[in-house]
Amino acid sequence: MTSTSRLGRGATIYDVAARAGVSVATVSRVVRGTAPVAGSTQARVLDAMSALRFVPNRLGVSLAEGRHAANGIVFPDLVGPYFAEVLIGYEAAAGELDRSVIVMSTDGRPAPRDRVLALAARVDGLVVLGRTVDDGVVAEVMARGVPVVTLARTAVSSGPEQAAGVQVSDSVVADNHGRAAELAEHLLAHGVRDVVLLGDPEASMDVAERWTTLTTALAGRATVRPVPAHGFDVAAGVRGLAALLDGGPRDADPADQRLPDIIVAHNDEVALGVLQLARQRGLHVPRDLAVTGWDDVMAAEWAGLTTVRQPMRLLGDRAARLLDARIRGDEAPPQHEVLPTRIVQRRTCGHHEEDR
Amino acid sequence: MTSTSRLGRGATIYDVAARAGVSVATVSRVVRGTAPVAGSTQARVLDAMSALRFVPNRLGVSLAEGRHAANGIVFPDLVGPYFAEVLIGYEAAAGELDRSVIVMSTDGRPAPRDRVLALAARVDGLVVLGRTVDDGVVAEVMARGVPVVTLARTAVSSGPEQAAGVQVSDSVVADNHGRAAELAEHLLAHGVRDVVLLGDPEASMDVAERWTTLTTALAGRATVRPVPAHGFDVAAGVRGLAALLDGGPRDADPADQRLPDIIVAHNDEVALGVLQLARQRGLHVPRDLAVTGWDDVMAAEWAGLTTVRQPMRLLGDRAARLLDARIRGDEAPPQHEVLPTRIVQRRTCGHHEEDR
DNA sequence: TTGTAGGCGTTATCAC
DNA sequence: GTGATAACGCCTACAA
Repeated sequence: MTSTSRLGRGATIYDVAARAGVSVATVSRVVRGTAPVAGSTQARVLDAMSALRFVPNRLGVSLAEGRHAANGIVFPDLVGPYFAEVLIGYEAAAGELDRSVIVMSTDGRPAPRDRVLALAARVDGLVVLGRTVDDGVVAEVMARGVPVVTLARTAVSSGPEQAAGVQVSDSVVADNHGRAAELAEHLLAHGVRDVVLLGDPEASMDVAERWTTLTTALAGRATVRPVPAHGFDVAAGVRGLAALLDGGPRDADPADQRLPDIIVAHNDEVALGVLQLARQRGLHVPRDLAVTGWDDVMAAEWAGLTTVRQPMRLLGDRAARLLDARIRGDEAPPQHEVLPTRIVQRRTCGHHEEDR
Repeated sequence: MTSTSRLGRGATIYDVAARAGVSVATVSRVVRGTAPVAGSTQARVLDAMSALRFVPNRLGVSLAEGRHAANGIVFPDLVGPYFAEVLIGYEAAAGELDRSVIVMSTDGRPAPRDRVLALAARVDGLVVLGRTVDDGVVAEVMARGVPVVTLARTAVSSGPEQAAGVQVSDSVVADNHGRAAELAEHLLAHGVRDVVLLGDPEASMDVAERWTTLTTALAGRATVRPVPAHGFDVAAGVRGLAALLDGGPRDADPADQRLPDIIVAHNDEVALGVLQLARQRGLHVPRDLAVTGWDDVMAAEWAGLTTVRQPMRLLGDRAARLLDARIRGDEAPPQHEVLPTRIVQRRTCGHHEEDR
């Protein structure tokens, strides 16, 4: 074990200055191109820089500049294509805007609050996805002067409405209402009369929005039963259908156990789990049971799953750009973007005339 | 537009000290618990801290501590489940070790070299995946004293073998050789005699290793034709099979156009592309054409694709821990870990006796 | 065109 | 127990 207190072993601006026989100010000037430098001096400095393999230490630069040149993004978890795609869009835009991206997941970690606050202390701005931490934490981050963009989550205020200096976060969400309403009509057209909503609206604003709209849209035209699913993976879907087929708690209302016409799952993975178990149990989809998901992950195509596609990369991209504007001092009123979504019709929602 | 030069609007340790009527040294002591402080003083300081919502600025802390408390990870691109899973494992381990994670993709960006070097200037260590940048850049990072772990990539030396003070990176890779050899035997057992390797060994050490082993293992027992595929997505697979079916360049050897017994694709997405086009062209898999992939992504199960599973999260986890050890001064000889993989047999590689 | 020096926020070593 | 104060690496008025 050695322990050096120096950051790395890299050369500092002083080393370069000494070697080139100039002052650190001059070195800084040629590095940043911030003021004219005589040709010959510049050459000497450049020589010294490459000889010493000098690269400015970001800590020094940031401290002096008063900015981290880094953004954070906090995920509830990182599992599944959804988050990966959002991250791709975010990282690409941030890179273009010359900012590093620090990712963090709160999934199953102790003290998410402290972690998020610590992250906020090392970035110029933060994107918060879904239900990662509660509003209080987000408000605290904002109160510290760190701009926040919420993604797939309702905007957050840094304090009570009426107080002065209250900030409201920007937000970027996918259109849940529009697609849920459209999906409701589509299902009704399929003759569906008994609908199970399998998901966890508590865990996700997206899901809550979809369930609300679906329930409203189907009201009076179909029975709607919300069935809780815990988790967003395939296993959660398997458990969900199993509970429905094998009965829930001992004293469950028998009506709750009958097989619905359709299971609307809160995402594709859960829907795939339903399909998996349905197949094992010999249920034919969509004849015996129709199924839909949400997200349009790659496996959905292979499973013939009807679902809703969200512009995942664009969500990340927009969040990065809104954040960048705030960091640069934009004081426009809070932006709330709703990105378009669309239904991808496949086989699991029922028979279509034009089926190939 | 406003422009504040201060980092955020947060209170500094001086503000807290002033308010509590103590010195910054004392505040630092209570924040870090690094030396005894009288109960009453401590209380005053804590009061001041919470009144001011004080959180130490990471930049100041890092500069003084001489460490960034952050690790970097550089991906060639972020597309697909493989990288997402690796990132999950990496972030989880890094979080546990109390380090932030800065992600970067070099995909299609200008000046990847500069970006990687800039990243290296803001982290304590770096994980480099696959073919993100060439060895020279990696060597340069190491020469700056920033430890590197290569992932899915051969270890890199910071300089010529014989030179003094040369560092060699640690590396973590999945077992390609073992599984490629096993796959070869499995395919031969299926009676395969004409094999196409569809992929881009230039673009990935993993692919190169697999192709080498497969070629060797099949030598004399089957014909092996490497066919170039550019890209790692479904579209690349479609293009690959199309080229094979419709003929390559005008003057191609007719032998190169005949349909092989099997297409071994360099990853699942490419294999899925092959399956997609095969289905469209009315080819039955595996009767007319067998197919295998690599990675075992979620869609592979639904497509019935035979493939090889890698412990993706573990790859990330191990890389994070090896890196942490180096950062903490571990001077053991370079570690080169090979993580186990396994074949997942499904329907596309041919008929199995025990098919359900 | 170039150099000097103070500041960015925190830690830790000395004295007291 | 506490308080000055010198780092840490860099930037940028202000002078020269």
